[in-house]
Amino acid sequence: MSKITNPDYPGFYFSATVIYMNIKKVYKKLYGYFGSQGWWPIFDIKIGECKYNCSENIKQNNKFEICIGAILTQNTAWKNVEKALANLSPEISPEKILTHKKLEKVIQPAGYYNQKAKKLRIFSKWWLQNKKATREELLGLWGIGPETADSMLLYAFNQPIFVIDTYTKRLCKELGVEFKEYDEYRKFFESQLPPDPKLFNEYHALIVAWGKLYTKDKEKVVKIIAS
DNA sequence: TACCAGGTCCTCG
DNA sequence: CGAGGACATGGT
Repeated sequence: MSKITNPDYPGFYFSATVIYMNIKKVYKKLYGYFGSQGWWPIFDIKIGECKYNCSENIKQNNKFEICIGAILTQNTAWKNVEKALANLSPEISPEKILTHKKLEKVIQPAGYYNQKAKKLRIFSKWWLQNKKATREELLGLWGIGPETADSMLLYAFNQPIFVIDTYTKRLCKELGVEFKEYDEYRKFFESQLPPDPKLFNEYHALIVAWGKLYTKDKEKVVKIIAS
């Protein structure tokens, strides 16, 4: 595929398709098809599963849980994360994680439970030190890579950081845009959108919705983003 | 039965 | 660096 430049976006290379279809239009198409996704889901003890469309207040009060969820969902279906969160509830706190006698056992449904238990302990210890949540700080912790760090920054700390995952790269590929580095993808989106956490929140969630459909019906997902 | 899921780390050349 | 493998459960 031939790559061409767009003077509006110096440093980026686009296929001919993307020139006529910027990333805001893609957002509108995804939103039009899937609608609001209501992220981040917060575990609700009353119903025993995660609830979407939570108020900003509830999300504010559950920042730690959001971060824990971001770790638990690494290469793992959210349904399995919910089981782990249910086992951790009703109290999901750094103190509980650090003193839990059977952490590996209760998070087992989320997979990679040995590694993830270690990640949760390291993150909890860091949390209790009351450090400022910056990208550099988070990336410095063992077990937190770029996507997990960015998920925390966006969904827990409300910062305008665009989250890149495998689905996002797949979407880009469909649009004819490919980069090598994670940060190149991130800047590609951030450079074309206003730095609005709510927009980034919805966009990433919509890309996940699109990505989930991709494996089931590739023909359909291509049509959704086509002009 | 294989393959995939809201990745990350480690090792080896 | 960069490719390749390990980590692990549950759904389709």
